[in-house]
Amino acid sequence: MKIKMSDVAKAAGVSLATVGRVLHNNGYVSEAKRKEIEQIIKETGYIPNKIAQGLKKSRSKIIGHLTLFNNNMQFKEISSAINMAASNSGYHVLTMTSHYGMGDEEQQLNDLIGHRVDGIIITSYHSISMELIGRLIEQNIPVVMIERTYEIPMVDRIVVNDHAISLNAVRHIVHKGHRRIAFIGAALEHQVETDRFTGYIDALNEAGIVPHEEWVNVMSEYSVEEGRKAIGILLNAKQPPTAIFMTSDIYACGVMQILYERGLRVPDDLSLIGYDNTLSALLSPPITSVGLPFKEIGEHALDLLIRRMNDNSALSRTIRIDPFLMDRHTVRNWHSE
Amino acid sequence: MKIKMSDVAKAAGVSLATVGRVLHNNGYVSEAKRKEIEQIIKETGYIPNKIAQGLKKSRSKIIGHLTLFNNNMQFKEISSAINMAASNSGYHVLTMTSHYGMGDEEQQLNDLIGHRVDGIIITSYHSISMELIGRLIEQNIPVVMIERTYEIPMVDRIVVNDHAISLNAVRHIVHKGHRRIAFIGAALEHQVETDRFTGYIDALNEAGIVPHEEWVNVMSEYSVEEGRKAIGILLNAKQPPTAIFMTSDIYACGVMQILYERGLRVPDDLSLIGYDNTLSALLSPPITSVGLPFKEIGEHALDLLIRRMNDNSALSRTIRIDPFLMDRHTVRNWHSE
DNA sequence: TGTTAATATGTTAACGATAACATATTAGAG
DNA sequence: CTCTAATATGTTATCGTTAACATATTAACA
Repeated sequence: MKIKMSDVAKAAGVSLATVGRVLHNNGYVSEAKRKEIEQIIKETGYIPNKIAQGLKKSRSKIIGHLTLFNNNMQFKEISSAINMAASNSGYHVLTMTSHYGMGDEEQQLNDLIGHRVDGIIITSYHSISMELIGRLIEQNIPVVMIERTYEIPMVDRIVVNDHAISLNAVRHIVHKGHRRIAFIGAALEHQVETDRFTGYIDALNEAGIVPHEEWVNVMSEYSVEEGRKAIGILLNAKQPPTAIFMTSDIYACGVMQILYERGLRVPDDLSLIGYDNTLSALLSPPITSVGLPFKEIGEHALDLLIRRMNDNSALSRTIRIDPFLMDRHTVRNWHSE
Repeated sequence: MKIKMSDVAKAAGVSLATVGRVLHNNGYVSEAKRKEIEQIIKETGYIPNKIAQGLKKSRSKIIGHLTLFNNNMQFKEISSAINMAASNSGYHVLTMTSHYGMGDEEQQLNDLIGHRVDGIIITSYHSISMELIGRLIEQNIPVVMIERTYEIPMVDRIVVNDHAISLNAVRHIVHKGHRRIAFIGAALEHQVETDRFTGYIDALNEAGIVPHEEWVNVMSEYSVEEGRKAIGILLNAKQPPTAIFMTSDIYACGVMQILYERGLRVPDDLSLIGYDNTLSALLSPPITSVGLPFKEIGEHALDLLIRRMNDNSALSRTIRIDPFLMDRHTVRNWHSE
């Protein structure tokens, strides 16, 4: 039912090799036969079987992407950027979404190995053991990690400068005169979160502000609900903050709901900065948020992967990505009383 | 570098067939050898090569999903539901995202055929020609279409009852006493949109309301910007509406921004119902929206696909999905003056 | 103690494409 | 008009796994 090379060869009265030469545009083929074979390929709609090619050439033209399931849109954006970049390079992506703390990553990596993916991109994984990564390296599978700060031999990485932009974002708040600045983040034991948090802390220190414990809210997950919970706590604090820096736009959604319910306005009553710049543009008002160049991240990830496929050197490359502050003026000037 | 069956066989001092019997748990194998082989498989971390299996068995264990790139979160949710369902059935998904009107679907389907996917799920496609679908059928590739209302032989489908729920949603508005009810939708020539629109029209007719042309806004795409544009037009109408029914939550985001800017409240000054129930819960206030059972849709799609793999009958099955109204009380009672 | 049935294991031809290695045929140089 | 090189085409082993088809050994029953 499905046309194969031998069908084309038979129809053209030539051997497999000649069809192959036409297909790959190499070797000698007479103009007449080339034309005829091309014609037959078109008529029959022959499409090369990538599975057979994969077996012969040990290249599946599929890459794996291991990512995290949660409400932080950042992960979905990165995923779609990778898909985009891959298809521009003739690859396709098998995306595996694992759930934090469920330990399903091992099975998913095994599935990817089973499918003999040509490489694996791992977004934001803390909980993948070195042993697991080691297994990939042993099998000569190129690995690129996104948002992994420490170096692993033979593993390339894309490091997002979360610390620097967080520092700048909070500095931005400080420069507007705020002194009571809160933080809302997630309790992932992950570099993404720790860098954002230390950026916040460093900006406060720099300004001679002693970080107040009741301003720091580390929530159990990314969700609107947790955002609501956090702002509830903050508004009831002895010293309520005048500005909040959040590590995900999803928190901002919850925060703004409570503000809305209480009739408080942004930034008049409270200044806000979100993170990932995905939902922030949808809110009323749209809020200032840290933007990540997703497209660039996806392209670099793919580029690193392909480079490593061709040259599996011991040194590991690092691409540093600088986020930007998408200013939507939701940090007001604050004149300290 | 990568362990294969023959390595396991050699290590165990047996033939390929015996290893195969252990792997597939069939045929006779002595208890001692079985134990030994299992041990070796574990030690060496042997993972069967799905590419070779695929070639031999003509089953790749990969399914394709063709979907649409836009801001309507509905498509992303369906996509992730399909991924979920697939992985529960031992399949993996190659997702192809095409851009409306770009005509890239043909290439993407060809890519999926090239990878010899075991089936294809097509979400929300108007612009795929019957000829293209026919090519898939000819090649014996099971196809399931989501949100395709007309029947195609050998193609199963999942039909979301957009018309009925839209009718109900607008009835809900009518029952609250509203007479001036606006519509915001997208100009996709697609069933999803036409059903939602006719549901709106039918509810108005039913209530003896003559649909006012200036209440109907058909926008060029799903976006916040188009939502803002639409509400701008509606607020300036001679007869501004008292309620709006929108075919996507993304429009609600834009609408609410303008309301916020003008100091108008929901539902006090304007009643709203969104669609897809993705962003509606994030807004301030969270708004009533038509909810789709994404998980169910994904599971049914996969179920249909797998059934057709096993029994390629001529009749095409149809699963009807009923959306629900997620009431968040953003339609107020309206007492006509 | 044969004879059959059950148990245990091995051999090999596919699956579809590729590419290394033939083998022709023709053309141009000397 | 040879002879080599360029041109044109064909044959076949291989990738890793499967499963149909051997073949061997043991057990059980008459």
